[in-house]
Amino acid sequence: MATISDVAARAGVSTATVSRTLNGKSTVDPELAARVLEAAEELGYHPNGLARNLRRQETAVLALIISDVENPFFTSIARGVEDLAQVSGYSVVLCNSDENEDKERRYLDVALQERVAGVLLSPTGPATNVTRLRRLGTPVVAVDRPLPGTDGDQVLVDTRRAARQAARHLVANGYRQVACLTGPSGVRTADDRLSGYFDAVGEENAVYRRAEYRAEGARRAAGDLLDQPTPPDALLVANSTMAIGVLEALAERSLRAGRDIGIVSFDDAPWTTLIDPPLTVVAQPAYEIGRVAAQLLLARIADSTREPVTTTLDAQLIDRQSSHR
Amino acid sequence: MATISDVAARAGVSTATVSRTLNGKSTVDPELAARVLEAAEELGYHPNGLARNLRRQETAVLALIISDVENPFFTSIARGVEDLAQVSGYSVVLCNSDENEDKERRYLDVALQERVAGVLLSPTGPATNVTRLRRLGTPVVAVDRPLPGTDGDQVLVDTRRAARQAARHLVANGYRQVACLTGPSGVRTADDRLSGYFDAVGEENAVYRRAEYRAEGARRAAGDLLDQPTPPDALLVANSTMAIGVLEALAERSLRAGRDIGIVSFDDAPWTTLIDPPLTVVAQPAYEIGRVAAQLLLARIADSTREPVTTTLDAQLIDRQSSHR
DNA sequence: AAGCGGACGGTAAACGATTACCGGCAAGGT
DNA sequence: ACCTTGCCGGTAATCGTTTACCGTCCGCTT
Repeated sequence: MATISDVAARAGVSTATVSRTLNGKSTVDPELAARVLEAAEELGYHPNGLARNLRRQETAVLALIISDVENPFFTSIARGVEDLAQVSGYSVVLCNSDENEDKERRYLDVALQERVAGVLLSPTGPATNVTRLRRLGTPVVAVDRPLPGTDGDQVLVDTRRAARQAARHLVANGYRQVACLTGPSGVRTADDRLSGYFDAVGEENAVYRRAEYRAEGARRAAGDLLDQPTPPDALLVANSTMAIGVLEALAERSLRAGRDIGIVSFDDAPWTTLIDPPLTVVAQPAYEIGRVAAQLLLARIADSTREPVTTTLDAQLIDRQSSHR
Repeated sequence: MATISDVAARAGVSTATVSRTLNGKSTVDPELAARVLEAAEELGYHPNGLARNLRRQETAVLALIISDVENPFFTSIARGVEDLAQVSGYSVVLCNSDENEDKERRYLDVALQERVAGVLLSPTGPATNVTRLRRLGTPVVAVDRPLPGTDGDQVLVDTRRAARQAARHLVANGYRQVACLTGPSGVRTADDRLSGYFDAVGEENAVYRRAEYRAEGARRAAGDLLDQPTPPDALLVANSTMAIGVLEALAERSLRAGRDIGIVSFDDAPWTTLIDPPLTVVAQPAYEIGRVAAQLLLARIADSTREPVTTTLDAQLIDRQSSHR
């Protein structure tokens, strides 16, 4: 592979001139510049980003570490981040922590070692540790879930309020026993949604199960709930991948959403209007979360001294049929 | 941030000894090693990956460039790649080309400049160009779609055969006028699926539309087809995001899948069993594609002289209700 | 004509690791 | 006792850039 000195030699100039020509920082004689460009072209020269970054002490790459690439909520965030980063000349690499602390730590290490310009992180749990990154000066912004014990930038959703509202909606529609299906303990969104549910029904009346934020676990947990002697007549489900499991559990028991059992789920996945009855959901502004988070990150990269900002966005209940008898 | 010389100074040894201790290539005096480890610990030392990679001329990072993060087919591939790469100590960064040549080129440039160890690519179209990457010696394996005009490693699905089989399935089930909804011209999978459809119905009887591999375009295209004076009575749909649009178009017209219009779609998305009637699909082994592709890539990284391999996997028709009257 | 300033391009020093090479020392063989 | 061998650890080169610094040259002013 051609290096900058090869280009310099071929063009009969110094490496400094090549660098200056290619980066356009300083003006160079048009004639020399032309020779450089031609030489670079002929040799198929492409700067070595490693060397460049090493020297410049920076990379135009943002890392986005999410906990589930198969969850449309997170991929929407990814789109938002990407669209915004793109226009500022940053590339985004997506890392899938799979809701797994080890994987998450590994990707944080990669981010650290590769000296990315910034990290957007949806922490898997309370053990998530970004102090090493912080110490190096790499900005980190928390997305969707707060970062335990730090006061950095973050973009969150008022998910507790949304859960409360959703549970009340079910109660208002005449369901007597609203149960809740939420994610693992320690995952902040899961805990918050459960709290919101408690707010609405009162902790003493609460019936709930926890499961992985996945279809399979939710299917079993919902089944367990439905097979109780006095099963709930409505379910608040904490995300759309879980909702898939819940709907499977209903189908297995020939129960119909709405009439037999009221359902509200978080996350407005693309398929929610296709099922019968259409699913009432709490739509989170995922794309917007991504955009705002990227904005915050870029702002902090530009000025590391600014005050940390917490942006809380609102979720919106979209009332369809699965929450009506 | 602490560098290797800081550690060396603190431990009272040379940088070479620090490096040797930390990388374990060569044996060092246990006493020195202990001092090094302690110093590294105290300083919170983390090697600078940029410098390391620059020197070693390699990175333990694979790039996976896909055309749509919001398509479950691609995210399943991503999981497959990741699970395999993980055990060999590689990290995977996901890049979303968004079915857009410019973005794709940009990410290929990033991969080139960052000197990733290898690239997995699902080419957006015939213009995709990886010669620069190849010239540098970076292995590239094509995923899902072949790379125009090269003979590298690739992992494909016999999608033409699958489309043919799916179209014949509809015909066999008594549908008279099977139409096809496929992706943009130039996208190999879209073209192949159309060819398979031609194989089944004969080119002279073919009725088809092309649209973006997205819900919205598919909704319009399906609407257009359904509003013809003599509309088709069955539809072969080229992927699951398009299927969403198609099902929306049906709902708008109060048409019922199966009875009113037979539907078979590519890709077994998680929600396909939840709708009524459940969707007959052509299931592609996405996770497996990812695993195999990662295997091929790692094998080539280890030995660049091996013969290029093309692996073709089979898709499977899963017969549910949407293809029966 | 001398002095001065500005523009431009080359030299070489970083960036932070890995590693080839070499010198010193200890142990073992003759 | 001397030579050989081998192990270890330090010195310094190296990876491919960017950029501080400096010298040169040209043109303008007085």
